[in-house]
Amino acid sequence: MVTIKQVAELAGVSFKTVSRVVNKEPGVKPANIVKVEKAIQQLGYRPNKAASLVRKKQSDIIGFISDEISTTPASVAILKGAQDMAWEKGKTLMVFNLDPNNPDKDKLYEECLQHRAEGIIYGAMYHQAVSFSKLFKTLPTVLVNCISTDNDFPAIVPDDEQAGYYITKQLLYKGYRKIAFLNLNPQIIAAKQRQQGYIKALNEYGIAEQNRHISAIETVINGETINIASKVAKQVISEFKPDAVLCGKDLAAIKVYFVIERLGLTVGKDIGVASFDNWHDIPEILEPGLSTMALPYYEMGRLAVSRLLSEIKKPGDISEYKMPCLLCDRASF
Amino acid sequence: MVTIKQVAELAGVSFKTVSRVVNKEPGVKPANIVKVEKAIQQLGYRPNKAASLVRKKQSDIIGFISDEISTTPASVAILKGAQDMAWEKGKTLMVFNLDPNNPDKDKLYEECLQHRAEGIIYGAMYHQAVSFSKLFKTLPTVLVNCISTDNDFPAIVPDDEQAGYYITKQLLYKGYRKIAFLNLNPQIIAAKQRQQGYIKALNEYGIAEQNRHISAIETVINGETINIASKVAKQVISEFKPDAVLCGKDLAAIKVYFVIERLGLTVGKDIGVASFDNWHDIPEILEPGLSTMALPYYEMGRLAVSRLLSEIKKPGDISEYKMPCLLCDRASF
DNA sequence: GAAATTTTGGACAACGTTGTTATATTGTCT
DNA sequence: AGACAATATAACAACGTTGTCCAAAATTTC
Repeated sequence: MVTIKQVAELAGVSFKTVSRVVNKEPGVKPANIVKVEKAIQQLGYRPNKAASLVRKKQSDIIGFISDEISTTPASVAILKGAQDMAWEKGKTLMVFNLDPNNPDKDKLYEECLQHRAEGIIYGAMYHQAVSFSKLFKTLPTVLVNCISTDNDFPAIVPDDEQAGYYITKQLLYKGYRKIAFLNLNPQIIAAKQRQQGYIKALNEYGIAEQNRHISAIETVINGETINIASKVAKQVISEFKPDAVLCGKDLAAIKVYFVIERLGLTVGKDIGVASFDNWHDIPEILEPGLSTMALPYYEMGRLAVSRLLSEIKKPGDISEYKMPCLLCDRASF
Repeated sequence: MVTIKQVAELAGVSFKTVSRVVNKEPGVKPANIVKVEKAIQQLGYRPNKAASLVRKKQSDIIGFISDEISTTPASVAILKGAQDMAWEKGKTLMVFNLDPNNPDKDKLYEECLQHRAEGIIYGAMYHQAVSFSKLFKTLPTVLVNCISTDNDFPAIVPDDEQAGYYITKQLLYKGYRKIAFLNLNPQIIAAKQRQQGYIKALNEYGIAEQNRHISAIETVINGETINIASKVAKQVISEFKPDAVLCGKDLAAIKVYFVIERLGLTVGKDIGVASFDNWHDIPEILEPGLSTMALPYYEMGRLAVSRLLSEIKKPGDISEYKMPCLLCDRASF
């Protein structure tokens, strides 16, 4: 690769002058700037970031550690948001995925340290509590879509309670009075919080106990999550006879659509359907389009980076930021 | 950050000795190895990769440039495969996504050059032809899920013709004789090649012209792709009356399922359905499970890295590698 | 016990940058 | 024209590491 000295030689100046031109420092006369720029062009010179890091002790690198990025599109949006914001701030993201068979967070953290990352973003594929070794205290660190079991890191999570509350309120507002909630595995944070929001909204409208229903569409057997949405939906719809169904995720809503159709009913007319995720193309593919609470992953990713950067400047804020969710209103209720 | 010299001081040896221990070079007596390792532990020393790169002129970094990673889960699997293989080979992936509003490949390439990446992988979100500036000739480069318009780069793409051929053959083998192909936008490479495979299989079975049908489920208006799968499916199924439908993608198959159900028919019994993608959880969520040709994205990502590494060692192989696709057999035909 | 050989350690240069400081060049004002 | 400031350039050290080479120490051989 061509170095700064070769450029200097071709341009007929000292290599320090070239450095000044490259870094847009003042104090180089215009004629020399032109000469240097021509030489850079001609030789195809690019500054060596590693060398610059060694000297400046500033890497402009942010480490992004993710658990299982490929399993769900969620983390992809987080990553994209983080990458965009990083780019805007002149930083580069170095992305590492945990190996699901051998999830060693510390090993990836070490890698980031060796690259002299200035901070770390840890992203999870679903809203959960994660425990971290004390190694994670080495650099400023921000969690996205998860919280620390010890609550000792700044975190950015979706406001699942608000989401549950808001969409239930919307259903009630539109006149539905018997809303069944087919929730995710009740162990996970998102499920618990959404349920609270659901209940809060029902309480505000004074919905009677016999017009409420919550059941889980997932059960955990031997650590594996089993999806039983179809069976549960069939049963709940025919027995509880709701006028609307609130699903824990869009992928389950697909099943609910099928169940409703097979019962000879029409979604959005005979029975309302609502959901959480806004999972890629799914809500738009369904007919009628699925109204669903969008989880603001992209924005969370962006916020993670900007928050990390302020954490680097001025550490100490370990609060949990709850990102509000937005309703994507279509025609299913 | 703690440096090699601080470690040396604490261990009571010269800093070169520490370097030898860190790099597992021979010629350090066991007692000193222990002393050095203890000092490293105690101070939390990590070698500075940037400094090492400056000296060794080897970055162990591979640049990964992707167009629009977030739009489709496809590229995520490619990325994951690439990352896994890179990790196995002791390399680090530096990931960059094109900004869809301002897709400047060269700018990202420059970034990789500045980090002294040893090679570049360019991944596309769907099988297509892409044109590259001559800047891309700077480093060894491998394309994934796309080819160069000038055919001047090694590329790894799915074997869409084989996929179309294989799944059609399977349908025929199971007794279907009137297979409608609801293909993607016929402009794109995948659609063209799958169609060739479809036709080749039908020819082998001597299927008559009136028992063949191809139509597009996508149309392009002003550069925007419009999905018209539902309308087309309804029309084709009621008029052409196929005994099986081959869909261009799983997301369209969902629509086809609904159309079939609404006509009072049952998928897998009255009419077979097959598709392409094996798009995340979709095929399993459908009932019956959707039999679909899996696009081997993860494997393509892995191969991209290993091929790039051999390209770095011995350049010159610009052939196009067609990755065979596998049928994920479920119950829809 | 001395010489020859092997093992181990350390001094120094180098990698491609940037920061600091001294020097050379230019311009301005008396 | 000369003094002085301002500006532009150059020389050199430093960043944290690895490669080279030679010296010192330890070990083996005679």
